[in-house]
Amino acid sequence: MTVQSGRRERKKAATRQKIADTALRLFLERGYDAVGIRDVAAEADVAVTTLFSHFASKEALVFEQDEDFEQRLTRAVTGRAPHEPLIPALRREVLALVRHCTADSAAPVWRMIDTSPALRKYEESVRMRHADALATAIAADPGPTRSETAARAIARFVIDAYSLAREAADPQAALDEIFPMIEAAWQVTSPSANDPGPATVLD
Amino acid sequence: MTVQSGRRERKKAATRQKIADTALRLFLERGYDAVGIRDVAAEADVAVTTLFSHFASKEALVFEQDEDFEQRLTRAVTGRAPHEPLIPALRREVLALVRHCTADSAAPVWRMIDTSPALRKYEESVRMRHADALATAIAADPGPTRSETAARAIARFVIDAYSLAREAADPQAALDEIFPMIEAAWQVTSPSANDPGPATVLD
DNA sequence: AATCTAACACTAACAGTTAGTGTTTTATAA
DNA sequence: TTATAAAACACTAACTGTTAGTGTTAGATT
Repeated sequence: MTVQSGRRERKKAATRQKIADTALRLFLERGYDAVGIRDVAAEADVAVTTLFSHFASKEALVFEQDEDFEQRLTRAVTGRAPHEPLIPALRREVLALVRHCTADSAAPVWRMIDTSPALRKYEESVRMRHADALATAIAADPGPTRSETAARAIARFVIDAYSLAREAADPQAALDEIFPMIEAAWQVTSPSANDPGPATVLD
Repeated sequence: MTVQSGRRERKKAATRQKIADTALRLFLERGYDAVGIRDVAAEADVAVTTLFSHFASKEALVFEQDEDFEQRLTRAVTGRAPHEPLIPALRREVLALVRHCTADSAAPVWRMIDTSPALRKYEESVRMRHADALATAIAADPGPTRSETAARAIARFVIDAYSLAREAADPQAALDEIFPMIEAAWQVTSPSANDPGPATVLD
């Protein structure tokens, strides 16, 4: 099994992209519920089974790039500058992600998501996956070690911040309010939390 | 339209309960995925459409009492003793709820939920509803007023605590770790948070 | 050139869910 | 009591997302 020489992979990626593009276009034109899987498959000129070999579900057609999202989050932790504090790094990345979602170009898609119960539900499960991945990254972070429970809790809080900010009228203001809360929660898990001296802000 | 004199309501509740009991029994006997809606309806001796007039979905059959859950949470806020601090009251209730879920009698049901993707996903959306209800209760709480954003964030954190504790090997220990984090996050939203003096613990 | 594999296609079906329609039961008004 | 309205229930038939089973084709490997 050597490396694939490309054409096959390119064709596969092209088919996948064509399906995703077609789906999104139809969903935005006629509404998510009004478009059936068979419509998407026909318009993309593939069989229904082919569609499902590229996407696990109808909802997954809309969240095509959620792996990017997850990678950006975990890399904000694992790839940050040495000794850079964790929470501010996450804050920066979450802000960037929220800006990305609330940009004008993405607005119609998110309006569609917010008005479809099926899509909202699906997004919640996607967020859970992201929270788990983030928790793993945080737990593996060097420096003063916190418990796994603390890591998982902070990861959820960060995902909550993203979710609340995305829905807020003023995302930046929401983050400005929530992230100090997260910072305080994080400080309290510090190994030196029992130290009566001034709180350390080193991470 | 006067008050219903009972018989009709009792019959309706009985039908609903019979459906729920039958469903849970079959699910536990044969596995959630192996039991179809038509099986449940037949065994409960009702029509499929009747089943769906009592429950919105197959998953809802399993989360029959989720409104109780929501009420207990919101009442832990709205019905607590005057001047009782918010977070400890929530901690007590969450601990009771987690104990309830992890009790031996409920264990098989939760094992079923944890192993079925469809049920896990559904539970996530139920938790979101609970978080929203809790946020409303917190926002309406008298005393030092916090912003709506802060209320929503704390509500999510509390639901996260419940969820993480329920899955943890030692639920009590998990709550002992997470609730101080929530308390710290809550303190930071206090109107006197900018006060350089000692932190108030009054609510 | 021979061959192996992965992507794709097609049919048919299954499972959850709903629309449409009609029947029975219950509560209340006359 | 009887008449009437409303709610619960039943039945059929369909729609929609999803999958199993089975080939077929195009690309990669030898």
